[in-house]
Amino acid sequence: MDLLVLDSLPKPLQNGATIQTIMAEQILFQQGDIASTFFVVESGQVRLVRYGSDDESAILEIAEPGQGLAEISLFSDTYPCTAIADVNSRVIAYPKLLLLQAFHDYPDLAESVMVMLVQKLERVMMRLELRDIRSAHKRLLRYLRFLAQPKGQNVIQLDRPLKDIATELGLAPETLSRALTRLEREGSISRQTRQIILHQSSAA
Amino acid sequence: MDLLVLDSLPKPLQNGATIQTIMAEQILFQQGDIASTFFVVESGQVRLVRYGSDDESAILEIAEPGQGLAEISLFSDTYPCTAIADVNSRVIAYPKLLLLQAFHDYPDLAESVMVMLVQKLERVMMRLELRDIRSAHKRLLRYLRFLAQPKGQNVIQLDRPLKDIATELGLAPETLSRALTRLEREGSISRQTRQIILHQSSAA
DNA sequence: CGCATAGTTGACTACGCTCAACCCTGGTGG
DNA sequence: CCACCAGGGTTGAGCGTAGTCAACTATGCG
Repeated sequence: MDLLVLDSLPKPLQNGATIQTIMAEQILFQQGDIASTFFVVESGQVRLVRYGSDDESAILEIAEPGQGLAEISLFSDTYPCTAIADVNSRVIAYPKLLLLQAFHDYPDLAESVMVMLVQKLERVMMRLELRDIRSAHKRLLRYLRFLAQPKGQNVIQLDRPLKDIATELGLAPETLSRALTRLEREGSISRQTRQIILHQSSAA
Repeated sequence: MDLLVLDSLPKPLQNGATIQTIMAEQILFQQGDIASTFFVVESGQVRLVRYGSDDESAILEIAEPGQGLAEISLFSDTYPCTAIADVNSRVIAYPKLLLLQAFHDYPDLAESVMVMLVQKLERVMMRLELRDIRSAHKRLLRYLRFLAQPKGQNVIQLDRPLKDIATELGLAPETLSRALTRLEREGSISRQTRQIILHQSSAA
């Protein structure tokens, strides 16, 4: 992406920003901590978890390379959630105050961050829109269309386990599996192993 | 809010920005239109609708005063959805290019917009988090806690019909009603007409 | 050659949706 | 002032569909 690449940063920020490596299951920051640093995933995968009052917990997001972590913390005193590495990962750490200051001096940087925010917003709204679709197979179909859209292609390569996709869609893995077979049976898609071909849209 | 108040805008933007009044059910912009203007709701209520390929439609959001409309359009060529007024409303219209330009010259403005984006992101992520809670009464309870949080109070005044809240929660009105009575029966809340008192948290 | 994990299939359960009737409030007009 | 009406809200009955638990298969890795 065009975002926050270390080399292209203004000097003062470059000096302040550091790269941290974190091991799988290691905690990067914890819900309630003072938010003095803003992180962007450089490689690996970090999950954000929120712990509720009564022992409940919710996975807010799985952040992949290029994604920021808890952007709310940019304008909030404390982190609203806990960040835990899923696998060994690397993150870029920006001192928050330095970053906010840099927005004033380097408008392009501010714009980069705005683009990042808007993209994340778009992604989250997509997920929210999907959740409004109750039936599993229709939800899945819409999701596949979303995936196909940017590429303009109707062949989709799934890079991650179906299990993960299921949780992103808010479905049980079994349900996702059945939804896939159903779409296949109805002729909306074909698939082999991890590749899905999207047929022309016809009402499900 | 501290956002984009007309009077406090830098001069060039003030000259370019205008206020538009729109009647109920009037369309402000349409999905696919060239996105040359960015709108912020000044008064009233505007809903954003996305139309899918097969006659399906989804309400993405109900924007209230202070909220921006389809911020994705800031960095996108076309609007990804249609904006329709729910009631007679007023919106502030910013020429997009002028606004983007102003970000470079007026860092505080850029920061205001970033705050707006982050707030919207927060709100959308809250809704998304809620959707991960399957059982209606637990979802409702979490929602009420969210509402109570900022005020620090545990008395909640519902300003809009339960029907609307139901759709925001992704529930049928009947289900919400039942969930309310259930929480009341279990002692988690008390309520009279449109006022809800949140009792101390105990696992549901 | 197993072992662990992902994926699939089956049977059962549970919970939210739908449809329908009913209550209750507020507003309007006779 | 009361009768009527409309809308939101509540309650009931039945259905559908996704979740859950379980067994089984397939795949990849040591």
